[in-house]
Amino acid sequence: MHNFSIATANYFGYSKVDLGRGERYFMVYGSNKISPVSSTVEDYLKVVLKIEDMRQKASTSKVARHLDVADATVTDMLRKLKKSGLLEYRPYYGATLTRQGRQMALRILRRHRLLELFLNQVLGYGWEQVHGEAERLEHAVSDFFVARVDALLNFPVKDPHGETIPDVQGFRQVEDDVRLAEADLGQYRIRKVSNSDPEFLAYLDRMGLLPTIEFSLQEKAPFKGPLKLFLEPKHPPIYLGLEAAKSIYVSPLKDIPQMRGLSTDNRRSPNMTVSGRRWRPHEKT
Amino acid sequence: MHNFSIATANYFGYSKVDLGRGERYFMVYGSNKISPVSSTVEDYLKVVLKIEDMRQKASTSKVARHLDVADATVTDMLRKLKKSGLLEYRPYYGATLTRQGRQMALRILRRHRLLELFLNQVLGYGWEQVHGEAERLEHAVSDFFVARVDALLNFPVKDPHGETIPDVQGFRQVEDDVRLAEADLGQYRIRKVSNSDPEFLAYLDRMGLLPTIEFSLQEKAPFKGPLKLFLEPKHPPIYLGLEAAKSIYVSPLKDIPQMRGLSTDNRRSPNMTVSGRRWRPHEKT
DNA sequence: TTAAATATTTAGAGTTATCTAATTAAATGT
DNA sequence: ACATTTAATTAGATAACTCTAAATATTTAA
Repeated sequence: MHNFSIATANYFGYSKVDLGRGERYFMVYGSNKISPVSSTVEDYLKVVLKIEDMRQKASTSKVARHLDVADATVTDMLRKLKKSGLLEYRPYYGATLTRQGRQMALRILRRHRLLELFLNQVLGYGWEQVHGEAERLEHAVSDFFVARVDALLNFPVKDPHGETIPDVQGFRQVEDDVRLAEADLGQYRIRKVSNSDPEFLAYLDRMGLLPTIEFSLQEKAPFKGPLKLFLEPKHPPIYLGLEAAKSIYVSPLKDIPQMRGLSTDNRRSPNMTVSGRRWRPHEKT
Repeated sequence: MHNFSIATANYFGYSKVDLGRGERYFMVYGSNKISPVSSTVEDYLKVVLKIEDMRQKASTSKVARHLDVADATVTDMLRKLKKSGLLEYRPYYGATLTRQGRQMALRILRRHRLLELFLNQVLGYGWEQVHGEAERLEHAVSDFFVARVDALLNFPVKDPHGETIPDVQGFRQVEDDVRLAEADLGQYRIRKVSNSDPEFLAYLDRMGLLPTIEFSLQEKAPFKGPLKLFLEPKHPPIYLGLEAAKSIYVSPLKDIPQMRGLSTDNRRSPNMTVSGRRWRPHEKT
């Protein structure tokens, strides 16, 4: 039915960095430094990566919409980034990340996700709260900080939304995209939720729909109707709108060999599952 | 000999905020927001506070030196900050913080010191490493983050250098300034080290001269010569240059009643003393 | 108390990132 | 295949923060 593969890919094609400017970057910036580019540039690169990950064309207007800036602003910036060698750009035809651009984008993505997990696990943030804070911290934190957080969290592979954390080299686990909205009836585990709207995430949290949770999809109402899910065998079902189900990615439970725990473990600490609570201090939020 | 007093002061004179712009600030910005002013402005306010704390006049050039910018830049900025009501400023006569300006400066100071302690205690930073990182994070972190860190650290009162952490209202413990350089012979405890140069701090660390450490000052060589200190009764002495001794603030051991542990405890967790190690992950730095 | 030294401000510019409005290119539908 | 719609770019500005060099005010010392 669905074809599952676990692969490793790095998006810039090299694990050694040997590319003009890129090299300078890795030479000059020690682990206690931050970034050779402005946080604005980092945001642009991140957005282009995100769009490319969705297998879409990074057009001026799409980038503008993601960043909530005017199209004209993006045109300028794309031209500038092209000049810096961070992306290819042909007027009217959109942009593509170069190896260096992708490398930088992945560095930010790694920071972002590691920080999200850190906020969730160490500071007790709810999974709907982590995005906004990480969005600012990812630009401010040093490589040293990131390395420390990585170690403190025991070198995790997934963030609180179930998204893969790229490694220091920019490699990341590639998993098949199976949206709940398009899944056949059957048993599934929630693998990730790709939506950073706090309201939406809080809603899913109330429903108990979090990464690693298993459920059974019993019915799909016709005409874009809701899905009927069972989380617990004898409990009442949950009805979920199709729109919501588009943000939820799942993996089937039965059909698939266990893959040595890759989907449930967050690397070395199985009890520190996504959204698990590690937060101590006894005070209300 | 030296007159010791522990007092509580708040620098803006009010604990309730009711001042034009200031109010807007507290109304508009929730705990998950950051600052109503740019990080540049925050830096200027912080420097003026620092200079005022040293009981000096915040002149254009002094501010410029602290921030490593041109004098002309400071002139502009001071005029701007005056217009925003954050400080008083008379051309050629320097600046003074207003209540609102001081409030904002204290907010940053609190963040800075809380973050330093956090980096030291939770992420295992050395006390010479914390300053630089905190310098960036203090502008990026939300009030919510700060509150969480505060709770995680059990509402501490001192940072890793022994500096007092202002509370949320901007109040802070005021302690007498007794520099080791000017102290008479006798028994002392190191209370704080006011110097953010990593090299210098690393040097003190190697010598074992950290806040809360007790020692005996046995000799002061004439003509600005070194001080002779004993950390442990029967161990070899340590010789410390006068310059270094100017950055070290101490409190005498015998003459003073114990003050209910204020100098050794860091609020509620006596075992979490300054520079104590809480860092777990077993990997080299 | 006036000249020299020092500190501060003014003038004129540059950089980065953003905007709106106007123009031009590309895509689309009949 | 052309006219219309949609997308992207150019033009012209603005705001925040910074600089150097020149002018001016203040302080200090003879």
